[in-house]
Amino acid sequence: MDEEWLDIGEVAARSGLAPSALRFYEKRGLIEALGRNGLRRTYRPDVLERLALISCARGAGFTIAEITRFLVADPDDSGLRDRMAAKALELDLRIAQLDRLRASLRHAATCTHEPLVECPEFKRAVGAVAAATAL
Amino acid sequence: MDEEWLDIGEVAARSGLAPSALRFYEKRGLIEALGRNGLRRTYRPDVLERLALISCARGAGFTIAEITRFLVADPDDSGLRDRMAAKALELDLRIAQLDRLRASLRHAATCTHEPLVECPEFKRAVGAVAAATAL
DNA sequence: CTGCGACTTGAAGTACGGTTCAAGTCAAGA
DNA sequence: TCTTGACTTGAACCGTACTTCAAGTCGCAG
Repeated sequence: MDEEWLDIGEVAARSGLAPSALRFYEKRGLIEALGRNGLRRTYRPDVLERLALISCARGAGFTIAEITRFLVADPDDSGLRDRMAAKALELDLRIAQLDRLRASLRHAATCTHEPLVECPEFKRAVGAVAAATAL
Repeated sequence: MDEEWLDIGEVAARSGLAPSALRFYEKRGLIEALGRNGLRRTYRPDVLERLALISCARGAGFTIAEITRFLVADPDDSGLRDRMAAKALELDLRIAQLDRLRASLRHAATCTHEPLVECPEFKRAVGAVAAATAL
């Protein structure tokens, strides 16, 4: 143990991803294998960090293609930081939107209007979310 | 004009949704037509409110099936508010996660590490997001 | 009354992000 | 040595959310 590589099964177990997902990511250029142990892919241990980054970005709504663009960027890709800054701005909007939606849900969860969809406060809140979405 | 119903084309134009999307929503039980004008569906004007609600929920990551469950609930469905409160809690987690991700992106956009993925601060931030995701 | 154009239908297609399948291969343990 | 079990492959399939297609139908302007 304590080898300088991890078997795909090991990576799958530690990352919580299925081997099929790892192969899928490889096909998409998100990760690459170090080599093979027989037929089995082996990975450098730091692939786990990369997978954490990928999962985190996926969870935030980035597509595989977007993540690939971030990860395979040339070190001298001056556009990378710009794209990240742009993504941060997108997140600002998204977070604000979710905040409003959460407020609507919280009101809905406690208000006593029947039916809920007729609650004026709820309708107002939904209207605010919708108006912001349209922009 | 000023009729008590809207043609599907009118609804599509005002809601920003394609007629095909409206038919799709109808099939899924999200909306229903008032009647027909010839072959064409007609809707009550308040369908626009409902569509705003749907778009807003979709934007927040709710699936069609989830939205249906909220919209077709019996007025006396005591579980509705509970589900909404649960969704609000889900949103809490999601928002917190996006906040962390945004912080990572903001750091990334301004830090000068090359390559970025090796930046210790960035790695730390990604690790924090990943740790939170795992929960 | 005729033609245009926007709708109608069900079925098939698209994009995304994978999973599942059948058949085969390999390393390691008994 | 032989079996076992986890991997290998490409291809097919899945669910979500729609769009597009072909063929048909209708209201309305001219």
